[in-house]
Amino acid sequence: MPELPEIEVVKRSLFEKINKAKIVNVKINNNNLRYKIAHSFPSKLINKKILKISRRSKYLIFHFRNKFLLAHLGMSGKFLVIRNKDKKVFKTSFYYDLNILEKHNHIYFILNNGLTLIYNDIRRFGFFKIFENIKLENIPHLKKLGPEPFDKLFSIKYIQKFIKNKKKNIKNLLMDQTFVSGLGNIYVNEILFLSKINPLKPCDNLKKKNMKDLIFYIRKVLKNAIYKGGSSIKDFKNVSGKSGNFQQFFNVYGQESKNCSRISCKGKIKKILISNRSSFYCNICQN
DNA sequence: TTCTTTGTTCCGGA
DNA sequence: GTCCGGAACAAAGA
Repeated sequence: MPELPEIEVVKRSLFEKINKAKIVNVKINNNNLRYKIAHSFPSKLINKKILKISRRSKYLIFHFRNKFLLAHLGMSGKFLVIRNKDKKVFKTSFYYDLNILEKHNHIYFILNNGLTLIYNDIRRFGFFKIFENIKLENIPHLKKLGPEPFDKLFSIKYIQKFIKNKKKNIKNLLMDQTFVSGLGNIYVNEILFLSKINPLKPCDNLKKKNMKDLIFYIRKVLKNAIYKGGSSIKDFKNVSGKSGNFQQFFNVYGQESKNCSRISCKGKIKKILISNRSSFYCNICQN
């Protein structure tokens, strides 16, 4: 769920609350995330000041002197910021309403500004990794990523070159983080709808017009989602615990058997599986 | 009980 | 060696 816009919203939210704060303690409740959290994890962060928080694709990067903390939210990771003194906050209806359970709080970062950053993750597909004495661009996870969608490098020429000798369908191409980074299943469905491209279309069949549309709508959809405060499905929250509301604006995702939202189109939204992921498209305007 | 779900990585087959 | 797609990872709601 957390795709590029959600991570961007989280980044901005975290920046406001905890940038320049110093970590005074790290408490690990459950080290069994996607990658096991090493015993040395807290000691590497305690007494370190957060100099900057940035995003690359779906990754968040906390910058410290001589080191980076790389964070990925997986499918269901969330950051929450609470006041240090609010110990019983998870027993309040406020948090029940948000569907956040204290038992899924895996890491607490206690800060020197009176706030605590909590990492909560139901499915534990998220991960944290510390990289020391390395350039940001040499972090392996980031190195293999394709261009950011908003980057000038993501161009028609780039697409033409990338898809040479490729056979995969356009849906899987857009999901491929080495092609363009930051898209996930939800936005890819929306982007293909707006571009009027069938998700199963082989990518070596793309016309120049298709590529132009894709670049345009990728940027438009992502920008719009960031503007709306992070879309996403039911369990996305920004760090204030406020739910994004972009989900109301989906044209195809989760809209199976509804009428196509294009006024001039008499099509219906179909659902199929592509590489075991749900894919939604209009049977007429995405023929 | 079974199926589905947002992402990434690993592995086998072509 | 490259490309591609399925499986696995975990938990919860329908």
